[in-house]
Amino acid sequence: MRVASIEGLEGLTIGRLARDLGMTKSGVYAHFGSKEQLQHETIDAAQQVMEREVIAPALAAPPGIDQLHALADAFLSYVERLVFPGGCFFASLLAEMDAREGPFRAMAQQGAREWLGMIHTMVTDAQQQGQLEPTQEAGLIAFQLDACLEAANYYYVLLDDPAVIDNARQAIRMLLDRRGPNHPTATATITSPRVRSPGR
Amino acid sequence: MRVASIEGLEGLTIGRLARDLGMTKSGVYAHFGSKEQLQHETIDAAQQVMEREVIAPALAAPPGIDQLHALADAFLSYVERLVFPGGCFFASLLAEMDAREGPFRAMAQQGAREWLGMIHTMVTDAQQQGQLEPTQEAGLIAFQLDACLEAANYYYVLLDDPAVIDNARQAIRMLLDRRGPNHPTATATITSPRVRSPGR
DNA sequence: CCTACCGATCGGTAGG
DNA sequence: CCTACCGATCGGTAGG
Repeated sequence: MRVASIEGLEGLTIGRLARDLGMTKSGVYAHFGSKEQLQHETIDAAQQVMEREVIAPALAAPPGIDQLHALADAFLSYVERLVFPGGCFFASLLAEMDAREGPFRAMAQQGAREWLGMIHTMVTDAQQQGQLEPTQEAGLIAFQLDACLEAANYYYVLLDDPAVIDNARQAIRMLLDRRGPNHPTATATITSPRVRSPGR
Repeated sequence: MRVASIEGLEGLTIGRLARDLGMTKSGVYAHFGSKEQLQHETIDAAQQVMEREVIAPALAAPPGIDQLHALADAFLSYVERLVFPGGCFFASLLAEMDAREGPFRAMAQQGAREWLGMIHTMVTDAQQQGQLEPTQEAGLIAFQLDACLEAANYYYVLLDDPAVIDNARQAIRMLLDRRGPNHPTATATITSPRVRSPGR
């Protein structure tokens, strides 16, 4: 996972892995049976990491605006802590595979659709609870939120500058501050047990 | 350029280029002297394409909000027309090189800083002309604009879905509609010779 | 721009 | 998990 997040999934070779592990190529090979299987299992393992580091913390928050904040916080923390040394594994996979053909492009497509779909659901939840502007299309809000997260990931890794993460945090706070009638900071509310500090 | 935008700059091999061109490896090699030189010249050529397709059309518009709209339109058109079959060459380069070491990472860093700096300048121009909310930090607005453009590029290529471009267009229109006192659609204005249609 | 070659590395196989 | 190997491809060189 670490090698692939830096060098790309194609740069993850059996020989390199063997050298890093102090094994022979054949020894590593025997565990996977093919390079494609190695790549496949690497993606599966990375998915588990991302679910543990990003998805689970988000779903631990109550549905609605809190969940969106929790998702953004968890993702940006996961990027900032360099859980993968090349930044978000799936952002790297997306960029590597977006214009190629084959099974990994299809997996990247499915991952992207699930990710965007999850954000979309959280946005509609927040809108239905009156915590987020209901007049705006949920897909557009989801696009904007995700765009900030993706940009933060790529530029943080490239520039090694924490200000990038701050920019994303601020931009997302602004997006989520376009509040509906029941926003936690707009009125004291019963539906949202946890009230966050208002920020800017 | 086309190969590198799809397979990555590292996937641009002399042998593959020779095959595509019907030449021998040595024949291609003689033109560049090293793989690194081939990669370097490929980046230079791609920079010229991007300046012709994106930068020049933006700078042709008058400084201020029009220039920001022109930049976003030119970039999204350049992505949508697949000027490079793998999407924006420098977005691909950034994602490939962001976590590696070496000269290409440094080039990607410089390219990113110049790109963000250009958008930043356009934002402050628009703010000084009263066309854009002056209370917001220009760097934050530039980050949001760029985030929409980058996300549009990656997801358009991955998902092959024109709705992605529409989302970016709408999101950018919203960002640029946070107008100052002199916004073209807010008041008839003398400073901006070209008045755009208001859109949504 | 070519032929002819180099050592290194690639994914993969045979056989243990 | 190993030794010993395969054909293909890598960047690069010698010499023309």
